[in-house]
Amino acid sequence: MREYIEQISGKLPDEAWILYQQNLKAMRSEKGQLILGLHKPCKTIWHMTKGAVRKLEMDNGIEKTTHFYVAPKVFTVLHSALTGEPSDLSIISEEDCEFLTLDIDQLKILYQQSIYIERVGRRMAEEEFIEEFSMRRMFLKLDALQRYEYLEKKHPEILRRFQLKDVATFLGVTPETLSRLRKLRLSV
Amino acid sequence: MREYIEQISGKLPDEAWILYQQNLKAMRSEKGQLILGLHKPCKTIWHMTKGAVRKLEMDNGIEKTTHFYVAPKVFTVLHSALTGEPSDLSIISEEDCEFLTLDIDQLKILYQQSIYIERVGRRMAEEEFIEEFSMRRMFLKLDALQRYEYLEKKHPEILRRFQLKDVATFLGVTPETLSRLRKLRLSV
DNA sequence: GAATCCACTTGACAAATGATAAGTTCGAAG
DNA sequence: CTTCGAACTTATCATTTGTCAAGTGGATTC
Repeated sequence: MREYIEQISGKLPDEAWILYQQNLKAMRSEKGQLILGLHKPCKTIWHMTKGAVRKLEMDNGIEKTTHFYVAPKVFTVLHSALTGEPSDLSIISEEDCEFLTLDIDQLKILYQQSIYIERVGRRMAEEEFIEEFSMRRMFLKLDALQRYEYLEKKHPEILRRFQLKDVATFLGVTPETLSRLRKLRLSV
Repeated sequence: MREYIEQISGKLPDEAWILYQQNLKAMRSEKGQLILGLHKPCKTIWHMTKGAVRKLEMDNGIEKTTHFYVAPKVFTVLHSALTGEPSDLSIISEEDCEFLTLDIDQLKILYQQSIYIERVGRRMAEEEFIEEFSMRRMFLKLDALQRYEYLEKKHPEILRRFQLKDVATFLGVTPETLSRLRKLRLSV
């Protein structure tokens, strides 16, 4: 996990890493298990060392997938974690997973104790922002088929590890439409 | 500008603000002027104190608006600023504007000198991430009419200060479609 | 191994959006 | 004042995508 974080933030002094690591707790989840339930405030940063999870929202009774995460990956529900408000997103294990968890309030203390940890937070937020923007650009520039092909090319592991119905809502189309697009692509 | 930044980052010690402020340079632009040209590396953080700008990308010869910014606002092209690569986005003045500019390389030095400035960077990145995600969710949940109504409700100033053709591409539809949606909405 | 469930696919039709072309309005330039 | 150009609108038709309904296949359970 240190290696993964340093890849984003740059090299950390041992002291900073030790301080950070002291506050991590091990946790597991089984496939199908809810990591964060709807309407619960998100108080945790998950450092996923094994497995895969999916973030989703409900829209008139229909699940819409907003994110796929595959280990190693650090994630949270930021707008809930920062404000303490109930999360409008849920997180579910799509495989058996292993995590190191970090409490949000603890992280805020760590930010005050180490400029290096503050930097980790900045660099992660920057990278997440860039990724979010890149996904929004998909919707501005590409039609449904092109979005699927883009996903297939850039994140082929998502197609291997998650269900197509969830890939469909992630791409902003119905599962029926995705099915038709895939057929169309094969015949060309 | 200090007040605007502190609203995001929390209160700054005077020393941190003075350090930051010393590196800002005043700049103006006229309506229609290009602030950042396509394919130029983005080396600047703009602190817009007056005016309004638009960020856009080209897609097969068609302009697609990705962001509207209205003063007071701090913005850059982050993926270019971080890597030094040419920007695939341009920025244009939609009104006469006034800025305080900050050089990216200088900012990186400031990050090392003050945990408070590092914190400003983190908090801004976090807020931008949340805003980006909120915009992507529009595309996952709402059809074109609902996206327009959402924009009208949440950011009415955008409809007042920018052109409808640019609002259209920002919403992911053609100007003709936006025109039809607006008519439809009036008749209801 | 039979029954069941759920993901995935397919088909037919409806609705939303795009593409093209033409008309209108308004402000800027001469 | 007149002309011009660009933004915006409107109309028509083509294409894409959604909706609803039914069918297929594979995995799980009893």
